[in-house]
Amino acid sequence: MKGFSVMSVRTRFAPSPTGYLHVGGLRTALYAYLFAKQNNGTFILRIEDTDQSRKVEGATEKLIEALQWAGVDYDEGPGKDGNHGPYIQSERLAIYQAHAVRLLNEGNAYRCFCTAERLEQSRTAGAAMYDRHCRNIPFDEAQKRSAAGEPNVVRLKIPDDGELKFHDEVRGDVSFAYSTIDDQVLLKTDGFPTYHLAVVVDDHLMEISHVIRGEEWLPSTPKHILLYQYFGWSLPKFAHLPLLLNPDKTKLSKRQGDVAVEDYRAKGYLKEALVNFVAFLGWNPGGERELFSLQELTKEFSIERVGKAGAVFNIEKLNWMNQQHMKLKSDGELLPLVKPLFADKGWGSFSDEYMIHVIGLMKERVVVINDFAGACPYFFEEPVSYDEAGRTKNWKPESSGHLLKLLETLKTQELFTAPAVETALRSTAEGLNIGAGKLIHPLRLAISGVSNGPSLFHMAEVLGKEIVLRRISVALERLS
RNA sequence: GCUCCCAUCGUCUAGGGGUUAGGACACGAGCUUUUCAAGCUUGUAACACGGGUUCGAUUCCCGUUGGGAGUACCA
Repeated sequence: MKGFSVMSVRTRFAPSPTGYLHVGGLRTALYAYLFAKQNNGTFILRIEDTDQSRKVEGATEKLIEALQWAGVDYDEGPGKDGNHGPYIQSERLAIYQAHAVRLLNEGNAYRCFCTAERLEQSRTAGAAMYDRHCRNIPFDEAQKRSAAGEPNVVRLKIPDDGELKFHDEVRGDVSFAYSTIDDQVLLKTDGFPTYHLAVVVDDHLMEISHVIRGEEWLPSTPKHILLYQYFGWSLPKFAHLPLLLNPDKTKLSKRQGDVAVEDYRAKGYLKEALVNFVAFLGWNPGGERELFSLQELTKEFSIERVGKAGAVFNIEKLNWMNQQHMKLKSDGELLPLVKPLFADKGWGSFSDEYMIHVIGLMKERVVVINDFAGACPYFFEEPVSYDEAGRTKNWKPESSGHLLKLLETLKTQELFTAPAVETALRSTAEGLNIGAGKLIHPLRLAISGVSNGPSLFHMAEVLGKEIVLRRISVALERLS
């Protein structure tokens, strides 16, 4: 056996490859990552693909990609060997089988020959647990039947009475009576292990020091601990995280909204925001600050401050947080994220500099990255129509005359910066003896086609003199 | 059903034997403003209930209720 270096922290994220990364999974992975990183430890990714019937093509790759997108990088795992591999359970079958045999030989497990039908029957008859029908088959007989090819599973022998107590890092002391624990299947007929065998064997072999996982695993933890005891292995620390919840308080699931981190990414959420948000579901550093980078979270995180109650995944707050993180980024940093969106709209030929200006004017007005594309087409295309409501409200009979006058003034304007346009407009308004608003609103409508948006004068500067003048003329024709 | 877990504003949460129970999102009002946002100020809003323990419980204990998870040859 390998020397167990008790001091070094090794955590893992052990998802089953279902095809996408669940946001709850992201949170679990994140906590395990943060905890490892802040302790100079190692964060491991292990793929739990022991259910052949649920195989999904390309799922592992998608999982890894989503994790890496979020910045939760693993130190050991598929493609990153750390001398504890392989990190994909379907490649470790022989290991589990050997351990199952050891359990069998030492009398801590037994072969069960019950058919699925029989099990089904006893269940419909009301049995909550396996009736231990095969538990007393003599070892030799069982071996013989198995060797003869009779299909069987290996089941864990749960002690007849007593209870199992353990300490959970977030929940404190928890105990279960053995009488309420099932003789869990450890090795299936197909030779694959169940989660319960695989997780214990791997966590031990991979020298995991802290098992950080969702609360749904709390009820099966006693089985795992029993396994550690049967094998004579020392226990890792357990930390069961509160669940992420739907608005109706049930376990967060598809069907009640987006659940895959890929979905949020595709919708234009920043990874910084998603990570920050998800980190605060079930944990917080205690102060009043809420905006943290991954690095800052690494510094602040602590298992002691993880809460016990489930947390509703609240999109409204995520939206706000996304906006905040967007404001934290420079316009140039946002460019690579926004540019493809603009390109999709057919605006790819505009310069980076131009796009950066647009981003600067728009970023406080959008919630997610994807909003950029729809929020301000007028920076890239001529307005084809004019917002009806804005038109009735702001385009009065006298507006044409006013705008015409403004057009004349702007034509003579050499410097077309925001302040220059503003002074030109205000002095025109003064000359006309009207309030600036009488010019501002029609001008906005004329050059953008809509009645809301960024600072009019900055918008004019970014669009440039030529386009502004042309749009005024066109609008004059169309709106008069 | 059984087992386990949980319980502060609608939501995320801070706090903790004596507090005006704090912050954030959302919502309302106001300010700012050329609009929309953003920002600022401000308002509404919570300790599930019942027993203890205590001089004093929202806080500690017990119970009730409520919610959740687990209960597969799935993870």
